[in-house]
Amino acid sequence: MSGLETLLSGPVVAAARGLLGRRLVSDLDGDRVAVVLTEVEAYGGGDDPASHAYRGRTGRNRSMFGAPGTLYVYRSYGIHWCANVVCGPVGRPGAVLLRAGMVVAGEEPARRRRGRLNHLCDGPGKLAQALAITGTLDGDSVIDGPVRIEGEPAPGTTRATPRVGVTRAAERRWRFVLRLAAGEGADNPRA
DNA sequence: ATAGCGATGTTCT
DNA sequence: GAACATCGCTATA
Repeated sequence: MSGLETLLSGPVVAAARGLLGRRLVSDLDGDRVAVVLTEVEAYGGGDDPASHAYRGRTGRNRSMFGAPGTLYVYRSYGIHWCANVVCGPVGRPGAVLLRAGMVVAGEEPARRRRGRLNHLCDGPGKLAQALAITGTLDGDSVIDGPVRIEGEPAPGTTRATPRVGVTRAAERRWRFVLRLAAGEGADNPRA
């Protein structure tokens, strides 16, 4: 088992921190777009009132109950797609929402998909759109699927804050933002 | 820079 | 019928 798989099999909060700074690579529709993850949020299972899995399995959240490394893609506010990586021991639901990143490859196709030149990945819906992640990828693996996590984390400092747009369990500081040690990060004002 | 608002699928009350 | 792990447009400063 690889280091990444070990990380994703661990507790979801630790997995979230460990995913920061890693490359998320999308090979879809003949284009490659890659980002370094700069903002993530952890969501648990029956112990986390803010989680989609809090009340058990539904049609939407079923992939949250799958193996670590599974993509959980859901529609947000009926409009946008949001991408998560399932984390935690098998059989225990949990996932890390990929909220923002810095584009490090494929800026051209990312801009085309977003229909603008900046703000390509500074939000979960924007990140999914830039990487062409939609509901058809729900249930795929980030270990060997068309959307993958690759390499080791880029160095930086992490800070923890409350999760965004969450009212229940609002005291949990399960959002993690990375300030890269080097590089611009011009497209990620939140970092 | 910040505030208000409309769009709308899935889940919950 | 209402809430929600959001975004981009418009208006105002």
